[in-house]
Amino acid sequence: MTTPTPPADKGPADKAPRTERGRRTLRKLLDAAAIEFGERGFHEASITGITRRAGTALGSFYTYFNSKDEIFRALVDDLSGKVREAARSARQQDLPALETERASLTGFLRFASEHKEIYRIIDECEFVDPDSFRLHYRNTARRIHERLAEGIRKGELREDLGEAHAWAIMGMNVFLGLRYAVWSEDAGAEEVAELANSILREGIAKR
Amino acid sequence: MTTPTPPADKGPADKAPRTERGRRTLRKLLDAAAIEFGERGFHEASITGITRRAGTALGSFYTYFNSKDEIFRALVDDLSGKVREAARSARQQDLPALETERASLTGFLRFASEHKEIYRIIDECEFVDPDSFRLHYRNTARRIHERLAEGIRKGELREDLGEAHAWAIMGMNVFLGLRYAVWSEDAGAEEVAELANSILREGIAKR
Amino acid sequence: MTTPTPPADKGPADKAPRTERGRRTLRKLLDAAAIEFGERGFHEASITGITRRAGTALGSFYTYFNSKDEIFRALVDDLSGKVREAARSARQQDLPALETERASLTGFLRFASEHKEIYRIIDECEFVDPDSFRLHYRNTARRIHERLAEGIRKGELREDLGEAHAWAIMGMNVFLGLRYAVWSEDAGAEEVAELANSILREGIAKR
Amino acid sequence: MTTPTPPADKGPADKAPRTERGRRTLRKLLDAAAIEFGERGFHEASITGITRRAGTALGSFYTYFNSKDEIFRALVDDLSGKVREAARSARQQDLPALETERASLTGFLRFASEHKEIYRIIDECEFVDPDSFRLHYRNTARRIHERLAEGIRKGELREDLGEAHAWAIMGMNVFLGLRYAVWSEDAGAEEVAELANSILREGIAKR
DNA sequence: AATGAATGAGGGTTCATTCAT
DNA sequence: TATGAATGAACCCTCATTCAT
Repeated sequence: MTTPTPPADKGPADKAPRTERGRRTLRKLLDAAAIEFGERGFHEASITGITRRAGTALGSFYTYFNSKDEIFRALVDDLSGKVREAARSARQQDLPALETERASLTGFLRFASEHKEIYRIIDECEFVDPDSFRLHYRNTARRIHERLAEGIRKGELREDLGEAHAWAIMGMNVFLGLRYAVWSEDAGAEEVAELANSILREGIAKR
Repeated sequence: MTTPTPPADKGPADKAPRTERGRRTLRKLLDAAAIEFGERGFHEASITGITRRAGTALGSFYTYFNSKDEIFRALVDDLSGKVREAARSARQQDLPALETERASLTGFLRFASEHKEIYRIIDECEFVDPDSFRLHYRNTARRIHERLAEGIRKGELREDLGEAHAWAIMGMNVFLGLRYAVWSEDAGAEEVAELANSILREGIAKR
Repeated sequence: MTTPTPPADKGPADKAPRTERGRRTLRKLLDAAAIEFGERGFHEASITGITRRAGTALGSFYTYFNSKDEIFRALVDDLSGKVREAARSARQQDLPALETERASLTGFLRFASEHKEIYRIIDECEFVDPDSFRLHYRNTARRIHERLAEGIRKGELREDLGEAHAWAIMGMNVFLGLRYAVWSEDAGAEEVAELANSILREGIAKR
Repeated sequence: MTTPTPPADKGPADKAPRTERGRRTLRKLLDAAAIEFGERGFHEASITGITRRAGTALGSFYTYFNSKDEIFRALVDDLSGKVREAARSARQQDLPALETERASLTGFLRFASEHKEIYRIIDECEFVDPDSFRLHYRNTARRIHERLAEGIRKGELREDLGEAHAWAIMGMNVFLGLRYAVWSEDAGAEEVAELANSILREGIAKR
């Protein structure tokens, strides 16, 4: 997660850096791009803005990326992977199914608090590279779905849960993250996660 | 909802049409803009594209709108209102709280199936006019929150439900709409709504 | 020959001017382009240079042409037609075959004297649009070939003349034009044409 | 003709290679440049393309040449000399004047068949280094002119032949080479040369 | 009101050349 | 000598907006 994501190795020009200095420059560009795209959005962002933030010359950008689109896609990949990692590393082995969901959401909320740009970047992906956009959410839903299936196998969850329930849970998580991690200063990750977890445990009806 | 939404009356120039002919041109422009923005997104869309679809001259656009942003905002207003209407008109008076939620979601899913462009337009709003974007979701969450409060008052819902639960429900609804109304051909609005409703009724744990 | 050559009417955007003012601007751009390309060559020429010479705004260029390539091709077409016209209009009906060649060359040399840019533009065409380049010379050779065939039919020329002889004659004409019409100030079109004609009449051997 | 053509020794930096290894690199660069310029033309060609073909690092280029122009000029020099050599070596001592011309053309056609890039490179020279371009053709015409003068001295050619006749002959040769050596696969050098020679012997009129 | 030509700021991209290692 | 990263000027093209008719 800390190694720079290089552009795809295939293609006419291999832009992978060959020296340590090159690796540093590539990393500076990716970090600067995350800020630039996050603050201004894809279309308002400019290569000039990226290189200015990175402290490199304009031309250096094209030493490592072939186009504005390419670095954007690289960034989405990067972030998509980081989100997955954040949720995964917050979980522990052999937790009950519902606790696994709670831990995943907590991890995600914490990550979103520290990477508020992620929403803007992934959302704008819908317009820049729709395939990556769909892929990101399909993969996220798939992972939730797999966890639900595991919970069913262990006899902890309703047996009729399917892909759609995974999408519903993902939607809850994403919007809670938007509202309480990105649009709010105070994190309160645990409280928000508990609240969502209570819905999953018992619904919203009075008992 | 079928009368053309005129631009705000304030500002340097009042652009409200004064003749019947003018009203027709304004309506043509708004309809064309919905298609253009829906298909290409805000930044890829062009004024030329709008006027070409509307069958008017480029210059005529500025007879009715002061800028590309302005017509976009007018459109978001229009659609935001239509979404609210779609959910509201699907409900009936004096339904139990959980049935009210089910009906709202069904109405929303049906609307989204027929207006697939709505996601693109409202999502892109985040980049074009963030205030409208936040306003749209805050208002939607507020309406859900009000319904939850009513359910609590009637003794049907858990008493600890608050704004955050409203956001969680909205997230579920939005993502189910994206996945099953916009990205799928078959509607199945009732089935999807029932599935979401079952989570609200009893959660996902095995009983 | 005096009406502006509009870009091809087909294609996504029809750029033909619809008003008289537009027609004047298109003509100004074509004339300016002939000078700019003639003086600087295709690659050194800039759209900015063309519009500056034409006295229009940069953007106006793209009102009438889709690209630098397109106006270049339009210009080559224009010039190719003008060359043909210059040679044709210098001839008269029912001249003996050799006199027809002499008159064609005279007309060509006079034209080249007044349009010295033509060599640079057509030569550079080899690199910008090779197809047009070949077409220009193939067509020119074909016309010479047809005249030779006519001379044979009239019993005035050797019966073994073919396409290759047409290319040889074209080569003579082109290089004499380069040397004595473009690289020299004094025209002397008749003298040069007579000298070339003497080769065609009797060869270069002593009799 | 096989020793690398070093850049002019004058100038700020003397770039002549000092080691055997350096000499090999210089030769690789020149050969690569001939291919790159021939295939892509001067402006489309890139230093990167040259060094990639040569298998050297980009920076090594500037160890041997000061600029893109310089290597291009070196190449034109090289090719101009090769053309001269090809025509000269095809001739023999004490041939009749007309046979000398025939042999020169045959040699040139054969050379052009094997070095089709020569036309592109020399033609583009008009735009890159007009002086070299003019020099090349002036020198070629001068050599033909000298041969004509020798033919006159020997009493074999018309006494009024001058520089212009040399240009006419050069034009024939160049265009026949373009059409039948570069644009055709089959050489047929002798046939083409005979056909041109027949024009020089007797013209094109019927006898 | 309608038309469509005119305007020009702005940004992505290329690539010859320089430089540090 | 060789390497390849760094530099930045230059240029094509887009398109929202203005303007003259």
